[in-house]
Amino acid sequence: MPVHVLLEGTGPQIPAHLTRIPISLITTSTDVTDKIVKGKVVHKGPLVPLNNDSFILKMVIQEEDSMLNSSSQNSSVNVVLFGSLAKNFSQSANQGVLRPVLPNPRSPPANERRSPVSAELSSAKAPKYTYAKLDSLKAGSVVNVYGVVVFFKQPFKSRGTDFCSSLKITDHSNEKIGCTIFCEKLEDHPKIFRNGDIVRMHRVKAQVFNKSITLVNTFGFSVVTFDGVKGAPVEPRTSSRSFHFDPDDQRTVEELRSWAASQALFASVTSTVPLSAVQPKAYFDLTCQLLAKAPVDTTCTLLRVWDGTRCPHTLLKVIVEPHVTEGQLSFSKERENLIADVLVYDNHVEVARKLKPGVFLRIYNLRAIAGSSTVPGLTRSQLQVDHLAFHLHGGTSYGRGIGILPDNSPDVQELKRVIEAFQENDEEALSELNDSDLLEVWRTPPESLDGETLDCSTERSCSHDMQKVTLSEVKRSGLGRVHHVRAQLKAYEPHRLHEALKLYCSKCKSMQDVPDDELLESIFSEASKDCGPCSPPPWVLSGQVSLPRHAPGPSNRALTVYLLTQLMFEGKTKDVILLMGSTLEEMCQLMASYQNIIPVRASGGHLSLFDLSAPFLFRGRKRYYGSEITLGIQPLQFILLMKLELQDATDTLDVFLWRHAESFFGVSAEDASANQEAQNSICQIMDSLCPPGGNVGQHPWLDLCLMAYQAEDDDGQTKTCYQVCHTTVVKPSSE
DNA sequence: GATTAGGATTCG
Repeated sequence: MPVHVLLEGTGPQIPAHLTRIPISLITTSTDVTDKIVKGKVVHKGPLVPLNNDSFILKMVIQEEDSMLNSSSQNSSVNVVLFGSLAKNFSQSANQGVLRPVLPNPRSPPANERRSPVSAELSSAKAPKYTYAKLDSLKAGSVVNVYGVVVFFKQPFKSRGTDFCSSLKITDHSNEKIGCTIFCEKLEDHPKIFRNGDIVRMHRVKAQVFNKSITLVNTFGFSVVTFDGVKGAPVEPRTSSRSFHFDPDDQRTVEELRSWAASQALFASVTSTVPLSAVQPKAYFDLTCQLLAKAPVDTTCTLLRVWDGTRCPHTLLKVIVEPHVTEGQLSFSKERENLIADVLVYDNHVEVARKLKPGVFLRIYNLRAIAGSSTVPGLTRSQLQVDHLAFHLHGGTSYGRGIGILPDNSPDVQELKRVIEAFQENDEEALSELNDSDLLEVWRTPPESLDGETLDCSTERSCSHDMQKVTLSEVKRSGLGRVHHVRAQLKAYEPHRLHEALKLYCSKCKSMQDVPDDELLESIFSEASKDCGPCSPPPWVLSGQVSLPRHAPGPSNRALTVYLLTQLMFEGKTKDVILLMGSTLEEMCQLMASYQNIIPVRASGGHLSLFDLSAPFLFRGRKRYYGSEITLGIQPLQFILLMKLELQDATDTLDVFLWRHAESFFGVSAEDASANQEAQNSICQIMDSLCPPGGNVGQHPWLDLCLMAYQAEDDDGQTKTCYQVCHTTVVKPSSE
């Protein structure tokens, strides 16, 4: 291949099929087939002879256009030349010479692989776009424009056939021009995420409306959007497969950024606020992740979202039917405290319908409203006065709407960091558990499960950037805490869900089994012997209740109860009772009439709690266990714990699922302890991931994130254990 | 080569 030195305006023609791309857009994944770059040789290395009579030479070329400004962009690229090309280059080129770099002749033909972004032909003959200043628009003309966004609405459905985007832009002329974009496809609309973003529009028509010029898209319309932050990478946001971008564009974007930064363009618009800084009554934009959603009625949908920060105000919680919820049904208490229930109305319901849990959103012009709102659906307590509710009212005023943020946006990257930090901290609470407990024998033989068939798989939700490895590589790698694997589930233990449920004490880091009803019955029976006369403390009043008529049992006997004096005065006689001398069954019957029941017995003439091997509190179907600490009871937490045997082509590996079990199944352990629907959900998932009696080779493949850690077994031997983390079961969509 | 909308909160 000959080397030609180009002098400006002369020299050999660049072949027409070659396209120039800016150096800043080159990444290791860029398809450089038929692409050229143009730049000055800023470094020319020596011609280095290789031992096979060949040569090698390194140089650095820099795009001249970008040398004019102080951009932080990569405008230079290292180039290694081989063989005669290196030799010819060494002889004919000098440092400081502008030259084209021709593509690698061994690259595959252009039609074999297409990069998602390829630039339009940008040789000397290509049409050069000209951009109209916003103060020079003439009615009826079709122009190309650049502008800084000072107002925008997310695309909304028009009454016609298209979605409509409404925006206002400005430029150095300070003229503010409204733009209306009609496109049938959402992806063709400008990808604007915040005021200050920079748009470049081709083929928009200037028209007069209300004595002002507005711009409307016309045939051949295209738009590219850039982040407006000074110094940020100039990355075009567009769904166009082909678009023009040259160093002039780069410069225009950077000039507009600098100019906008010096202007007070958007002093009055709503700004992005984290949940931790939300003020009641305020309108704000919320950048968040969608965790779950559920329709409330035809005009309202609940979006359960979080941004990893804690709102200082108590958040209103909306109850919806579990079977209409999409996404995780319940969360750990710590996570629940960070979740905002957002009610979206009217036109936003349709947009919300298309959102998938896990997606990152910006909700524009959200309203925080304090007070005992009468929200649709039931609230979790009758007393949610001053709890903060979030409403996205109907309409599109003030840009009200929901926008999906792409995973690579800087805002999402930041959000992921905050969320991961929370999850790591959440793990800390459980991390000091005595690991020998985990290694205890799993006694239960497998049993077959009935249930609907689902086709589940799993996906990672972590943001670790790493290659997948095989199970044998995981076993061999002594170092490194996190591994990504793809494997099948060969077996798991225990098969009985109630054996996977454990009680965990965050104070003493111990784990224990959940007592079964047989054990509880014997505890109640034993305690009922201690129900003789006792002198109750002054804060309770004693009384008697009869069991419901239809109740089976020896007779309709009356049971001794104690009511809290304070609650009596407040008329809340059904909120909580202390119950003495009942059987477990009788107590369960009384649950129909009382929200909370605390079983008590008479011990030495005094009212006392049961032994803490029984629940200290019954609430509906939920039972609360505790352990004794110096000044009272430390509540125990339900956790889920399973051992999974993974298999791939190279090996098998035992891993635990517990710290991330709740997000894995999309069910909280507490719900799994009491809620049949939650229990069914877990059983169906396990049945799908590891069908009983099936051939392991036909089990679904699972993408998993594994964390390795050291644990001591009973003999004090250190061994490496693995846990599934940051992994979620994917169920087939019900749509 | 038609039509849509044409910024401008607040029912829930």
